[in-house]
Amino acid sequence: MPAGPTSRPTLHDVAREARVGVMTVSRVVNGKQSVRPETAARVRTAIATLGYQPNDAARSLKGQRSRTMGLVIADITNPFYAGCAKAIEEVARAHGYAVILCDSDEQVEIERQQVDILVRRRVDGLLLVPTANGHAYLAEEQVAALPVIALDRPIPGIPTDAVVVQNRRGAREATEHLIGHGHRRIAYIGAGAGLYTTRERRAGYREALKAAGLAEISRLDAADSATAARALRELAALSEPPTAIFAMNNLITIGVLQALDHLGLRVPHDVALIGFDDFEIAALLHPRLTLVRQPAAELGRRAAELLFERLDGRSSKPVQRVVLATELIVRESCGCRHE
Amino acid sequence: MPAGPTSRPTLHDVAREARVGVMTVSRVVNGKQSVRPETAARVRTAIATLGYQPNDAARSLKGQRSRTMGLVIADITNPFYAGCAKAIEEVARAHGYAVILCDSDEQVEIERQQVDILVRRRVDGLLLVPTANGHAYLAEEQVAALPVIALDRPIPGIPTDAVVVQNRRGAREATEHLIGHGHRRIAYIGAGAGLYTTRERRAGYREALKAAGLAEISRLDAADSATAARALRELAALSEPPTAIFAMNNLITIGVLQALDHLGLRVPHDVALIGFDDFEIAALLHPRLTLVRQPAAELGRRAAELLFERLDGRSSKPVQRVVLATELIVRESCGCRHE
DNA sequence: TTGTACGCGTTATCAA
DNA sequence: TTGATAACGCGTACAA
Repeated sequence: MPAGPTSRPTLHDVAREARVGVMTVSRVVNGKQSVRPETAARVRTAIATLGYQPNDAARSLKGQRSRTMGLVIADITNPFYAGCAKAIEEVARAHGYAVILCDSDEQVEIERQQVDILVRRRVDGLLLVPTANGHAYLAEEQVAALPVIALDRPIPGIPTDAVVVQNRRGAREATEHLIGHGHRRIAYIGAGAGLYTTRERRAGYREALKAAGLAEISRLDAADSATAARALRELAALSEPPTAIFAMNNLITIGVLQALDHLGLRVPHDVALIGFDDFEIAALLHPRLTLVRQPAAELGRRAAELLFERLDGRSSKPVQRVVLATELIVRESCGCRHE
Repeated sequence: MPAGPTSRPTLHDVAREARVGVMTVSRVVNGKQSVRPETAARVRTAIATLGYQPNDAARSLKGQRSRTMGLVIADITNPFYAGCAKAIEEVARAHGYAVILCDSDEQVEIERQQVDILVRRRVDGLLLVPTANGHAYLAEEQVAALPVIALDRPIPGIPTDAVVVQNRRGAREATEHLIGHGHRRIAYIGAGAGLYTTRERRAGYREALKAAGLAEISRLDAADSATAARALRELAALSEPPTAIFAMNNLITIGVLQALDHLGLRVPHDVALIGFDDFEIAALLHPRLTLVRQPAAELGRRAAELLFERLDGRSSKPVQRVVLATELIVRESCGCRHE
């Protein structure tokens, strides 16, 4: 009776069973070099008999790659990041790689701890959704030797490959769409300048306003649905309340909807609304929500592929930034009649 | 200039730098055995100077644990599973463990491939949301004494620890609630008997009907929102259409809502609805959705803790099944007036 | 085509 | 308290 995972058959066991040398077994397992078919068959039988599985820890130790990548993500329960993660895992598996999942919960101390763990595991590369600040540790020499791809947001102060979406353009188009509906008082509800995505989206909103000669109405103190709801209530209480809202992400969109519901304000009749980041049920709400869609799977896929490019030796290229297009999904909450 | 992740400083490098033996460094790193404070300080300086990080692959090879667990999940983009994953990662990290994420996409061939990969990595244990069938291969791993905890569903034909929710009871309570509203024709929309959760939920639905002397109206051909929508349209076309719907999961709930919307049927006025599995925006829909909530984070947490119990040596215990309570979140779609 | 010997970075064992 | 040495399982380099 085996005592534990450690008591698995090794190359030697298989070799003894098949009455060959260990290298013959190794060659059969890896299929790189030629082995006499007859011998190979005997080896394969022995492998099946013993239930042999190669030990990747030993392979990795031998100086090979660990065939593992680290994924440090801000919040896996955010459907957007979950979509990224799924695509990443698929690409990784297709390359024979495993993905170690780390959820930083948007906290840089956790993120740092997780990167440490990943370095100790000798992951071949890192996919990182960086928190707002404190990434100096990434510049340290030992960590710096590790290929890092930033996901969704560039890493503040650290030049690495990055895959992001057109936050600014997406926000500008959404705002322009509201302007096209004749709105003159369009409010932005979101967080402050901490995050790249936040800054970019607000910048896009402002660009559109400026081009139309309109004044900015921003609430930058909304981080989740509850604070977004409060921000909306305060905006609604103004003497000249906004007639349209641009919500910075899906949490804020939800909070805004809740608050509008409580206030008895109807969308788009009383207030028009466009949010950033699509979610599955948005097409089911009344009214159907007009949203800026981000290509989550594509983002994950491209990031993983970029990492493999680096790993495959094309590492001398300068740092790349891949920018993926967003798409304005026009439904009803903007004031359009749809379908 | 380091050439890559392989050129990291080792224990020997630190030992040379600190002018001590490798074992002294090892002892300082692990802090288990006593080292003279003076020596320890010198070692720590050397570690900092060189930026040394232990190599977990080597540790794992030496027969220690790999401090890694595998998570094979059916679909990370399902918010329910994402909630599980987040909790699992937290518990794992608290124990110094890393989590390798595998998304089987509900396909047993992929699942099997992933388990293979995890075995090769010598993970210390496995958390698995098993697909419907074909788990004979796992019996082999059991022989090899790899601890496996089933998540959300037991593994067909393989006795392992499992953490599940009260599917049957949750479904029964939901159905009873609809009966309490006076409904006599209550339809079940879901998939067939492939999955444990499916079977249990339908069983609960049937228990409630039987106790009330009502006839079953089941559609077992709905696997996603599109097929659920079709099933609902067909039910609505009956001469005596159901007056209430129990939807087996959140995808089906969404499909049902879409179909009702298209048909111009209002909830709960024309048809009452209760779904299994809560989702964030359910409280925002019109009407607010009454749902059976599953404790996703708790499920993940308990599963991870169960695994650590096994790893900590309390492995002689018989197989456990942890059953967590569901909760009927009463809002409006059932016919109740809420708030 | 096949086998032998060594080293990867770490820890356990034993000796000093 | 410390250090030298032998594994752990595999792949590379060489020899047969």
